[in-house]
Amino acid sequence: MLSFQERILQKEDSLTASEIKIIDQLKKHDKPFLLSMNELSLLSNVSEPSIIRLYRKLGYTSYQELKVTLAQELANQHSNLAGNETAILEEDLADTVFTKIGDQFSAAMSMTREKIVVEEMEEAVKLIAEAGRIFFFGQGLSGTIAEDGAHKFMRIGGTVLAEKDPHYQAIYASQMTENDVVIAISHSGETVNIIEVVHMAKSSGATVIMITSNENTTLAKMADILLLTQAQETATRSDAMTSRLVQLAFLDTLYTRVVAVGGDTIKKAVNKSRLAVTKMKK
Amino acid sequence: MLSFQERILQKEDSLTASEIKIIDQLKKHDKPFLLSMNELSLLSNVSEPSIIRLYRKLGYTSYQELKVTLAQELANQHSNLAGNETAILEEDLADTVFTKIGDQFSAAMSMTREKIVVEEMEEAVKLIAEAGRIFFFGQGLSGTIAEDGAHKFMRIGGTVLAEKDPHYQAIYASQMTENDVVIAISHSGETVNIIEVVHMAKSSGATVIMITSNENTTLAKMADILLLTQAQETATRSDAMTSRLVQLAFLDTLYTRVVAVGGDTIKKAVNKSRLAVTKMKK
DNA sequence: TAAGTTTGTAGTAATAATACTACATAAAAA
DNA sequence: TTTTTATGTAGTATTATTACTACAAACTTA
Repeated sequence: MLSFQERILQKEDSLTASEIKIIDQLKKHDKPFLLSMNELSLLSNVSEPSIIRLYRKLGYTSYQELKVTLAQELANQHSNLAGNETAILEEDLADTVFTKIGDQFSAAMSMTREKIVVEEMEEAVKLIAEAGRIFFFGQGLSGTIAEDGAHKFMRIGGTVLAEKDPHYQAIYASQMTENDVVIAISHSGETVNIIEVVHMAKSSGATVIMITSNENTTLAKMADILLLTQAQETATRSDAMTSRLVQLAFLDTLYTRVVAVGGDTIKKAVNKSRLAVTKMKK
Repeated sequence: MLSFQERILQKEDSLTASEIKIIDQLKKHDKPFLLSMNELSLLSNVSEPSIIRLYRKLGYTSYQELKVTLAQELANQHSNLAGNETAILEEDLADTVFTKIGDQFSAAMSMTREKIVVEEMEEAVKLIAEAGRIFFFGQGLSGTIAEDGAHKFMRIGGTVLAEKDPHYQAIYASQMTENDVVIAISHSGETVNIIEVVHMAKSSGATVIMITSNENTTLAKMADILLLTQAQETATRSDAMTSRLVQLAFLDTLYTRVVAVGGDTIKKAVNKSRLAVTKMKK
């Protein structure tokens, strides 16, 4: 079943002025499914027959059908709010900024979610669960994400390491084996040092899981498994911030899955770590 | 205007069997506003007059009014999804886990947002913008958040430092002045080392901005400014992961605001940093 | 059992919503 | 200018929806 938006795109070229008016109203209205044809015609300054002509053109057999479809889609769309409306302005106070950051993140999550290939992610999970050693590589802000990842995965008990220094990264990479997994993080996908290190790691036989925000980049292409974050650029706030949150969500997802599919060994290790941390806090 | 739920609670005691059936159907249905009286009566195995009797009892003057109210409320409810429905299950595959993590984060953001006192956050912004030095203190996972914060704030040009080691933290704390700001991060609010260090920092005259998830804790009470994250505990996934994302959003918010209110000096510094990073990537 | 309450049936009125048509007019393209 | 296209008006048929009523049946409770 085609969505309202898709149907419009399909007929985009043949849409007439009043049809566009109707569509605008439907999009603008926050509860379009409650509108009767009459109300809609008044709102859009258009005659009722024009509405009928439109929904027929779009392939609906009745006005009801259009409304039901719309209600359906609104329920889903609600989560991925439009990016433009959530642009952060200089005059926004902290609470507004905070809300908008949340909205932008939600939008980015939806966009990213759409591109996820489950099989690939589950393959990554399997690789990590069975890996000899796990290395997290990143630089700058991506370096802190790498550390965050390492922190989490340390709990499953294997050898887990985060390294931000390119020289050390290189040393590790040169000594890897087929059992090792590298989780490399680079927002741009073109971080020179990481490219080099990933290259070395692959030469050593290690598998590379790449987390990045840009698809057509050197690093994205080198990846054995690619986890791609999507985000909408906004004027005031670099999308890097949003992407970083999505990247963390990726790591959380991987971790959650590794624990879920992991055998008793992993589950016991996680419990032990939990106890250890609790003890420290006391 | 009373909500549907409130109206029901009000009349709870006088509701009859068939009225309860109707309410159940309305609640169960995901698009109740699309139901006609006839459809609803069939679904709930109840006569149409019973429906009329019900909406009158609840104080609506027409069936339409009930539907509009319901549509309104559903639209709102949708954003703050119930925590239970988004619980991550062991059998959920990666894409589902990812989506649920996003939902949990959104819910946590809404809950946190509700408790934000703008004035306090803006006060924090002012303190940071005018601070002599800024110290980010955290341990474990909170340590990586501290580093993340430092990374961002380094760009505004002042002296910014993240420290995860308690001993170094202590040394810094002992040498602080009234111009210094500590941003301390502790999920639990009871991290022993951080308590000590915050204590020392306060003795030295520094201002302490505390980011934590638990309100009635030692650290929350010691804070000059408290930024409290809210999250719903779920069975499978520790709320720590969600809180951490919210904490990052807090830091993003502070940073965005500091740049916004900051004078030319800060803006120039941010631009310089941006150039520096771009250069490195090439 | 008797009184009261709840609910359904059935019939109906009033209205609103949808769908359709034919024609007229306005605007745009040839 | 002519033709085509887009749109609106007006009138109307059809159906769906809402709203109401009175009465009967079923069920509860005293």
